[in-house]
Formats: sequence, structure tokens, C-alpha cells
Amino acid sequence: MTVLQLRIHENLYIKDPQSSTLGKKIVAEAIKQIDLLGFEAFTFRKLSLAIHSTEASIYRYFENKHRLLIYLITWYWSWLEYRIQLVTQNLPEPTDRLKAVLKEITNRHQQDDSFPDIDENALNRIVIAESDKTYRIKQVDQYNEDGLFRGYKSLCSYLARLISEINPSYKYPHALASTVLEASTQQLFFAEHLPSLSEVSQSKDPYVSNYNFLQELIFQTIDTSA
Amino acid sequence: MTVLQLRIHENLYIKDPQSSTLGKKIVAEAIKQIDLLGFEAFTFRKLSLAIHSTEASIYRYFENKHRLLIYLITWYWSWLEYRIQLVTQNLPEPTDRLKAVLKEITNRHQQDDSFPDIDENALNRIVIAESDKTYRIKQVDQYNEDGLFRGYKSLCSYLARLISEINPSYKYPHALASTVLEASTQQLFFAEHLPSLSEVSQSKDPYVSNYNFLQELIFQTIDTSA
DNA sequence: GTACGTTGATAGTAATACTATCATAAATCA
DNA sequence: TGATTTATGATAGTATTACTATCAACGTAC
Repeated sequence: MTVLQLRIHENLYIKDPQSSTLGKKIVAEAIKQIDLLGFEAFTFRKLSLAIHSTEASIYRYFENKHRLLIYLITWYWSWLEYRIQLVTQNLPEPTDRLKAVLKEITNRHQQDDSFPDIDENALNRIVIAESDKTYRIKQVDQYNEDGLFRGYKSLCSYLARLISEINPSYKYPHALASTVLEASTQQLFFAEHLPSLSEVSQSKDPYVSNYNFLQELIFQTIDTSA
Repeated sequence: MTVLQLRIHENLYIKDPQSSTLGKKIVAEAIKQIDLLGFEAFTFRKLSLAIHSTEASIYRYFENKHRLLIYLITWYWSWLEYRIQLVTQNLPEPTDRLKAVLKEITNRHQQDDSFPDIDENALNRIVIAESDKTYRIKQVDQYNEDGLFRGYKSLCSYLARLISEINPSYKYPHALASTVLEASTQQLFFAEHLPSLSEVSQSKDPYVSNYNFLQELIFQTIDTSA
């Protein structure tokens, strides 16, 4: 299988971690540790010890641990968009495309051999647990200006365009798209940790149940027959 | 106007801040500072300086700043539920009740004279900016066991019951309730900081636009005519 | 073979999130 | 009134974090 690389916005790193062995080790181990410890308890010191490197070296790749998190989450959204393109290529009907997109978004992902350095499954868990932390910060406006959220915004506007294609008169395609995207991870988080907030928790396969919930939500909302 | 008090889960504080002058000052100033600085930059040291007290004294009320945040956000959800009860009292039709509830949830709140110590407007901004931080933590399961999220869960299940009343066959009342509750603050956050993620940002009054978006979302989703 | 770029080693700093101890003033109770 | 809790303040101290700075060593490229 061909090994691929995703282009990640250059403001997210100081030195491209995909360009060196150490960079790849930093990213791979960061995914492991954030998944395991949670973002708060994760530190560059722990990371440096695990890969037998130093804090100073890691700082040469990432300005701080928060930018590293945004880098990882952005990588995930970009990867999702790439997979969505693959999956929707041969679907002429926008309705089918939307369903396929939702399937992909709510999928419990396995290792993607096109990107051998990244553990997509662990990254998926990180997205579920930590993705909000990318933008729920005081500096959100500055970060946004610097283009750090383009990965997420790109995916969201793709979804919004698809919604508009199906129902051009629907007034809130972007709001619906962002709501569904957010809910897609939120409901899984609730299912695991605050089960009384979502029926998804009672299902044998929460991922499938999540898909059903969101599919109904989106199609009912933009349904023109009403 | 009668001055009221909300009962907040006792695990959220060490000593009830509503029981003393210092306690009230801590809460009032914390709201000001978190609103102004954001939760990350907010510290007990800054807070203690502002109210001419000491860190040690604040620690006698709250175990740490995170629990103080949960206390504030819980206060807000409980207050919302209290207001919702007022507003829905005389509405026999569940459809009218749901609309009134949504109006209340999406309202840009003003000072409530029944609670003179709390700046509801600032607290509303804190909820929009920081509410996720209450539960997006590694200790979420322990916190949940300790009952720290009952305020939010109570509001969510109220909404879910209302949804079920309108459409008893709808399969995801809690998931829809939590999605709408989350979206109600999220969309306002996006409108202000990441406007391309929501049409709500383009409206003259984002609060009204947010209401319209959510109202349509919820009623279309549980509509039985389809 | 030299120059440059990458990494490692080490040290240091300001701030944070606490914990502990003791003194003092005020409120409570007998 | 006097004794005793109780609440707060004052002060000090600690481990950890999130960096920044400097210099040495190593390998590669020209």
C-alpha cells in the first residue's frame, strides 16, 4: 500500500514533524500518551523521557503542547476529509453521499495502512475526549486568524455544501453541519462517561446507534416534504 | 423582590459559599475574573488579591478552581431550570412548553433580582465559553459518581421528558436534548469566534437566530407527520 | 575537511496549585 | 462575664509545569 502524507497548516509546527525520525516519534508517542493520560496530565517532559529525547528537542518541533494537540486533531479532520473523498467519489446522488459521509464521520476507525506512523484508533479517542480543547481558549481569535482551525472548518463547510445541495432553501447549513460534527463526538463521550445524557449508551454498538441518531436528525431537519 | 437561594450539590464545595460574606465575595469575584481572563488564566491567587483575602481562605471554600467552575456552571443550569419552571407553569400544551423552554435556554439573560449576588449575564458568557471544561477531564467518571453533574443532567432529562411527551415514539429523546443543549451554547461561541461555522453569526441578533435554528431542528426531528 | 544543521545535556526561571502552621478577631454559649 | 469554638489572615514552603538559554557532540553535504 502506498504511504501517504497529509499537508498540515505550517503555523501548527515550528519544524515539520513529518520531516524527520524524531518528529515522527514525537507525534506517535504524543498520541499514545494523550490517549492514555489525558491532555492535562500529558507533558513534554513525560513525552521526552518516553522517546529518550529532551524537552528542548521537542520544543524545536512544537511551540507548546496545545499546538501539538491542535496539530493532531487537525490531522484527524484532514484524514477524515481525505477518506470522505475516497468514499463519495462514485456516488452521484447527494443523499447517498451525505449518508456515506455520516458513516465515515461516525465510524470506529481502524488502522489506516496509508499512514503507518499514526494510530488512527487512538487518535479517534483523543478527538472524542479532547477536540473541544483546541478552540475553547482565550486566544481563539488569534489562533483562528493564524489559520489553525482550517482543517475543521474545511470539513464543516464540505458537510454544509452537501446539505445545501440536498435542500437549497435550508437556512442553516453550516450551523447544522457544525452541530452534527460536534454531536458525533459528544454523544460517544456521553455514552461512555455520562450515559444518562444519551440513548446511544444503551445500544450494543454505540457507533451504529450514533449514526442512526445523527442520520435521522439531519435528514428530518432538512426534509422538504413538511 | 424576594431574595432566593439555589441548593447546589454539597460535594461541589467544602464550606457553602452562600453561608458567609467571604463566600459570596469569592463567588461574585470569580464570575468577574473567569469572564474576563478565561478559566486558564484565572487563579486563586489573583482572586484572593482582588477581594483582599488569601489563597488559604479560598481553599477553605473550594477544593480547587475546577470545582469552583463546576459550582458556577451548576448554579447556572439550576437557575435555568428554576426559570423554566416559572415560565412553563401555565402552559398546558407540551408544544408551547417546549418552545418556552427553548426560548429560555437561548435567551440573553439579564440580571435576575431574585439572586442579587450573581451576575447572570457574565455567568451566561462563562457557560458559553467554558461549560465543556466541567466534564472534559480525565476524572469525569469519579466526578459523575460524586454527583457533580446532577444540575446539567436534571435539565437535560427535563428536556428529554418534554420531547417524549410530544412524540412518545421518538427513540433518542436524551440524545436530542443533550445535543440541543450543547448546541445552544456552542453556536453562540461559533458566532462570536468562528463565524464560518454557523449562520447564526450573520444575524443581527444571534440569540434569536440561535433560537430559530434550534426550534426548527428539534421540531423537525421529532415531527411525526413524515 | 570544513561548515552547517540537528539533537542532546544541562541549567535556570517564573508561575501555579496546592499544604501547613500559627496568630488573631469575632461570634457563640454556659 | 469568661471560655471556647469558628472564621479568617499572615506567612512560609513544596513539587511541578512550561518554558528559555547555552554549549557541546555528532553526522551529513558540499
